[in-house]
Amino acid sequence: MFRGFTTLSVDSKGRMAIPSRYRERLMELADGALVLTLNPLDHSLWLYPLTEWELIEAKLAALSDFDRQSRRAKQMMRGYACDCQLDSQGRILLPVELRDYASIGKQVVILGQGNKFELWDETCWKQQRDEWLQEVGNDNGQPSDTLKTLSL
Amino acid sequence: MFRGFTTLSVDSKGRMAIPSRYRERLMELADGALVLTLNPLDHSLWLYPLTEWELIEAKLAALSDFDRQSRRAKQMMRGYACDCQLDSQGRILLPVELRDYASIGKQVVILGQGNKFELWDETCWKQQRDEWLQEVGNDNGQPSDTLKTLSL
DNA sequence: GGGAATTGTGGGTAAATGTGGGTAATCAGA
DNA sequence: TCTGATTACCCACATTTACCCACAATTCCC
Repeated sequence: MFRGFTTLSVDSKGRMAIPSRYRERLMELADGALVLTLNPLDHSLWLYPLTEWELIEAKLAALSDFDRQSRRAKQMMRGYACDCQLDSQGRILLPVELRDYASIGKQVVILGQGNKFELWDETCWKQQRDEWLQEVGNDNGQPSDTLKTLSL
Repeated sequence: MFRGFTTLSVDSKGRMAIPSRYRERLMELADGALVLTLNPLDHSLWLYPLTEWELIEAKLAALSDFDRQSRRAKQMMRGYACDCQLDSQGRILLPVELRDYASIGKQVVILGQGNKFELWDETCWKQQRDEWLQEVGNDNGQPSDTLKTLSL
C-alpha cells in the first residue's frame, strides 16, 4: 500500500515525476499504467495504478443511472479519468483540465493513500491541512458517529 | 471500456473528430459503426459502438409499453437513434436535431462512460459539473444510501 | 568528506493528432 | 430531368504530444 508525502514540481509541459520509491511497485502492479481522475470530495486529484482503478470502475458501473447522485459520481469520476503512462524518466503528464480543477501550479504535493495517491497544489494543501487541524483542535467540528468509536 | 475527457470542436459542417485513442477500439468492436442518440436523463447525447447499442436496443425492447416511463424511454432513445460511421479522418457527423437537443455549439466535451460516450456542449457541461461539485462540497446534498457506503 | 550513482528537472525534435476547407458524389424535391 | 442542398472524400496546416538527450541536485557509499 502507498503512504508518505513528497513535494514535486510540474514543468512547463505539465509533467510531474513520480517519486522513485514508488516506481518499482507501479511497474509490478500494472506495468506503469496509471489512471488519474478528480477527487470529487476535495479539489484534488486521485492517481490509481490501472489494476486498482479497474476495481473502482466496477464499483461505479454498478451504480444506477436513475439515482441522480450516483449518475453524477459516475460521470465525474469516469468522465475525468485519464490514462497515464510512466515515461522513460518516470514522469506522467497531467492534462490541463485536471490541473485546472485542482488549481495545480508549479509545486505539487503527492500523498500516498493506500490503494491510490492524492495530488494537491502545494498552497491549497497547506491551507486545507491547517483548516482541518484547527477544526479538530477546536472541537467545533463534531466527529461523525463512525469516528467516535475509532481508536488510532 | 471507455473513460476520459476530451474537448473537441464541431466544424461548420457539424462534424466532430473522435479522439484517436478510441479509434482502434471502435474499429475492432464494430468496424467504426456507431449509434448516436439522446440521453433522456440529461440534455446530452450518448454514442454507442453499434455492437453495444444492439444490447441496449434489446433491453429497451423488453420494457413494457404499459409503464409510462418505460414507453417514453423507448420512444426517445430508439426514435432519435442515428447511425454514424467514422469517416476516413476519424470524424462523425452530428445530425442537426441531436445537436439542438443538447444545445451543442462549437465546443463539445466527450466523456468516456464505460460502454458508451457522453457528448455535452462545453458550456452546459461546465455548469452541470460545478453545480454537482458544489452540492457534494456543501454537505447539503445528502449522499444517497448507495453512496454512503462507497469507498473509492 | 569526496566521488559515483541515482533522481528530479528542463528542453529540442519528429511524429501524430485535431481542425479547416475545397471539390466531387449523392440525395431529395420540384 | 434539373436544381439545390447535403454528405463523403481528399489535402493542407497548426498544434500538441511522445520520445530523446542533457544537466543539476541529491543521495549513497566508500
